[in-house]
Amino acid sequence: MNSAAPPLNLQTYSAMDCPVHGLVTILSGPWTTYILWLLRQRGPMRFGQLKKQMPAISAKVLTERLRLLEQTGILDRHQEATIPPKVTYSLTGRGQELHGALDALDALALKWSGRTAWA
Amino acid sequence: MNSAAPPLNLQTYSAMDCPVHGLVTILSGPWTTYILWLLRQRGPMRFGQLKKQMPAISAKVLTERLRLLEQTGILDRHQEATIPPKVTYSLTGRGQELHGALDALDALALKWSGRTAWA
DNA sequence: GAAACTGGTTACTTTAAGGTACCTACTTGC
DNA sequence: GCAAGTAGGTACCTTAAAGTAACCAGTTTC
Repeated sequence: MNSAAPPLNLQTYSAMDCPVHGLVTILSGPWTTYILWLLRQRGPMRFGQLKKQMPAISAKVLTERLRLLEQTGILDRHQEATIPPKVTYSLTGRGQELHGALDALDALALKWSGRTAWA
Repeated sequence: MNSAAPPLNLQTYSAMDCPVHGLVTILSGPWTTYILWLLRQRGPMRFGQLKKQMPAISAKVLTERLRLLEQTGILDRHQEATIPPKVTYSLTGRGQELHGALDALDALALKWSGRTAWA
């Protein structure tokens, strides 16, 4: 993070001089932290399983979120060579690392909201 | 963070069941981490000073970001009873706490981007 | 031959967010 | 009397993001 003004749109996050902004921007996409939470709680999940947990999201947006997380190395996408296709998403090592930092934010969020820690 | 699906728009972050999502969503607004970084580096700043550091942002959006950060208790807004008005923004205790967690994300972002830590 | 399955893709429409230009308040200086 | 100062507010326009509906591939089942 330096004094250069950060770029404004999501597509340039990888080129910007402020890596934390890029990472935060990735994480803030609607549903992203929820996807990460689900995969942490339940382990690897298929596209359809994720979709069922989030009926209010369109398949198009879910695909975009998953692709972004895959491209940034936070999720792993594994497709079996079957018809119909069978794709499983799981957290990478980076995804696991990320949870340490997210837990810190989560702890602050919970502390500030006056809630007890979630089980 | 529980299994309930998080709401989608920024305005409901305070009501959602996933506090970390709300916090991350707040932080991801364009320029937000930059504002926080500026205030941390330089101490309290006036609206016009902030604006000068970010010529590409409109006064309208800067105002919205600052208001949001004030409403969530991350920034303090102090207005002197003068004409013309003189408003100074500064980090609250929460804002200071937040930087611990942001530093963890920053460290991950830098590690992943293969960059040396910023001075 | 049609339906179902899965994980998408795509063109078009709708909605949300941001930008722009103008405006506000009151005091001071000229 | 007008301009300047500061920190905004607001209506309207533009742009970006999301939603929708139809579609795709190939195999299996009936």
